Amino acid sequence: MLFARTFRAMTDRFHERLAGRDLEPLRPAHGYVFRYLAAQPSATAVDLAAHLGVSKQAATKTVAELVEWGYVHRTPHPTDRRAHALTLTGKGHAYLRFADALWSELEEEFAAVVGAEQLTIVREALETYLADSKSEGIRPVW
Amino acid sequence: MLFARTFRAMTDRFHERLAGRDLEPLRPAHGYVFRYLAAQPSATAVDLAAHLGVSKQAATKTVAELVEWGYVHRTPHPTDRRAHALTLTGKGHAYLRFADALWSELEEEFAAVVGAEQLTIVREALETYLADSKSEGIRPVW
DNA sequence: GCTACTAGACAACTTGGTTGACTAGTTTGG
DNA sequence: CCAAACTAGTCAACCAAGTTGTCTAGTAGC
Repeated sequence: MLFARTFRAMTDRFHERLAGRDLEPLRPAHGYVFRYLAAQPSATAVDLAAHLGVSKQAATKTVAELVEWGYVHRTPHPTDRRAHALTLTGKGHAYLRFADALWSELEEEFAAVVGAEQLTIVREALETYLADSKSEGIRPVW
Repeated sequence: MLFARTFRAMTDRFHERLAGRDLEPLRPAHGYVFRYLAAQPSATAVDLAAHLGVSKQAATKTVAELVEWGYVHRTPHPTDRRAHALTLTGKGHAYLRFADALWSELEEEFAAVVGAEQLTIVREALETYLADSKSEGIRPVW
């Protein structure tokens, strides 16, 4: 499948460049966690699980890793004493900025190879298709 | 990532429809095995492993499953007595035809949503990009 | 305020891979 | 022509990333 291979090719490039600079073995799944936590102020592990389309246990495990590495901080939840509010640390935000820069670099390379107008059409087409699809979860479950 | 989500959305649809009709729990990875075996007459497990970008043990395991289900047949290799030549059975070919029909159905739906000319542009753009990328393996390794 | 629900922790298990060691057959260079 | 190096496939131990199931403590709806 063309989309699978393209996804693979892009993430391969991404991690190739990431490997040079960063320390912890951040995996693609982590990227979605960062983005979600940046967007949702006091998200909990259960919220995250729903967003990622995995069990709450799996989400908790991933969060624990990111906390250990210093990307994420767990604070008492403002209104629910069972829960923890998850937020990005400074390191977490820094990583996100770096990743964004890297993705736009890759996108520029894509544009350089296939043409800028084509990239625009590709993006619009995929967004249209996805809007029509309402697929669960984010990760390409294999 | 747009490509990951599109891939996910399409394979979700694919398996939704597959689930209705078929018996064995064929996973997306199997599709690539079928396609490879159909194209490469007396492929071995090691050939397949290289094609898929996994270890030979993993490839062997997958093949064993498909043999058990009657999709693949192992015959003595014509020139190398250590190896087995892998070929699709009638059932294997039948599945492949069915899967092809299903994919073109999905492609038509894609075209119906985003437009036929857009689909053509998307396909060409991704092929151009991939030709420029020489990424290892096929599966979106997560 | 009792009842039903929910966030998160802990544990056992499953899946789809991995690496390592080995056997039997193949290829190559002197 | 044969010994050394290599390769296909098997077996076994292990690992990573998920799963389900059960439990406790806290929350929310009448």
